[in-house]
Formats: sequence, C-alpha cells, structure tokens
Amino acid sequence: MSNNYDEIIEKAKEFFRKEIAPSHIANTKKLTKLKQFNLNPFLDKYKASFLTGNDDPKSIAKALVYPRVLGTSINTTFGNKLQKFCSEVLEGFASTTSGIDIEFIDKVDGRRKYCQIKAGPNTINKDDVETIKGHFAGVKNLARTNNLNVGFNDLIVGVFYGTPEDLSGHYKRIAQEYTVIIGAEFWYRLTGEEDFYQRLTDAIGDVASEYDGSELMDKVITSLAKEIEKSLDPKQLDVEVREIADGKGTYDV
DNA sequence: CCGTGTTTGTTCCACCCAGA
DNA sequence: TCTGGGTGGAACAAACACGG
Repeated sequence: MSNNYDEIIEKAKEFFRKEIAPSHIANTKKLTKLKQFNLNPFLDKYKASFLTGNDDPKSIAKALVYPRVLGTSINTTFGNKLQKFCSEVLEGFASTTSGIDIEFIDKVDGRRKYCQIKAGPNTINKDDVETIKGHFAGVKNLARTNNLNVGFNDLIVGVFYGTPEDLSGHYKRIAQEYTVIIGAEFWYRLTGEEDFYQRLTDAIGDVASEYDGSELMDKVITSLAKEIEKSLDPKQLDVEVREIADGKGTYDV
C-alpha cells in the first residue's frame, strides 16, 4: 500500500463483488419466465435464426436472454448503483447538497468542487441537459445566500469513464457553461494520482475473472426454452384463446 | 404486519435523419 | 460520407398501495 487511495481501489473491488455482480446475477435468474420479456412476434424468430441459424425454442430463448443480460440489465444496474458507489466507496466525499453527488478538493487547482456523477460519455439525453443546469443554478443560489465562494468552475460534471472526444453533444452543451471532466482526468483531480483511472479499471478487470456465468446462463435459457416450446404448441394456444374469450384468461389491455 | 404487485423516477443506449 | 442533434424504448430500484 503506497498511499490512501489504494483503499479506494480495494473498496471498489468489494463494491463490485457485493453490489453489482449479485444484482446482475439476481436479475439474470428472473429470466426463466417468458413474461419477463416484451416479445416482438415480428422479430423473435428472425433474431433466433440470425443468431444460431435456426428458430427452435432454445435459439429463441438465447436471442431473448443474451441482449438482456449482457446489455440493458448490467448497464442499467451499473448506472443505478453509481449513487451508492459515491456514498460508500467515495464516502469521504458525499455531498449533502441537493442535486450534487459528491464534493471533493480538486487536487489540481486546490478548490472545492461540487460534482454530479455520470457513468459514461453517452449516458445523458436532451432533457438531462436542462436538469443538470437546473441543479447547478440551485447550488449557485444556495451558495449566494450562504455567502460561499462557489465559482462556476467549481460546479462540474464528473464522468466515470471515457475520453473528452467521446462526449456526446449533450455533454458539450453543458460544457459551454460548466466544466465536464471525464475518465482519467476526473480520477486524477479526485485523487491526485495520474494513473489512478488505469489502476481502478485494471482492478475491476481482475474482479471480473472471478465470475463465470455460463452455467447460470445455460440453466436460464433451457428453462425459458421449455416455456417457449409450450407456448408454441398449437393446442396450448387454442386453450389460451378460449380462456380469453371466456374472460378467464389474463389479458392486459 | 408482511409479502406481492404497481407506479414513479432514473439511467442507459441504439437508432434515425438532417445538414455539413 | 460523416457528424451530431434528437427521439424513444427498455430495465432497474425504490417508494407506494393493497390484500391476505
């Protein structure tokens, strides 16, 4: 241990093990039932065939499960856990100001920064731009009433990963008024270590090797495929149609 | 009182398309 | 042909409502 920030590295690894991975696994386990998905009958078989070359139930199941587990599920989980990450792993820096995720002393210019955290360079949309600006305007007002010296260089958006070139147009609109700091630069200002970003991503990369979800994926897909097979059975469909006609079936409007 | 279902707010990202 | 602005769908977590 060469310095205090090694502790952040360790805590980040723990956070991944205790928060992110378990949540991801739990959400994956939910996917054994067809009702967890929004089906698109125009595309379900096409996707299965595109993926595996056939449209049997198992292929359809794979085509549903893969994009969910490796896409929206883990990405959304990661983003949602960011707030918690800020308060637990960056605990020394948690902010009590509404709309501000963390406060920290910028190791480059020595000033206290009021920072909103975002995950990546593409993760805000048009509406978020005004929301973020609104939050900063609120902080400026609050600072004025409390006689705090908050310049607008001190109100920043911190992005966990990416490079300045990656920033979407939405971020660039914020950057016209405020400072947006991303990736290596963000972690440098936070910790004062130039290579902290690299060390942190490497550390999480090490944790990744502790996880092998192949068996779980197999189980989930097999189970889901069984239900797909049943629902494709014409007799079963007949029953459902009759029940709906009788008003017995569950039929969401 | 507890567990389950529902609603709300946040977050993510892919796609479309106009204009340079 | 490339770039960037803008749109929309989806999942998740947390708060909330409801029925046993």
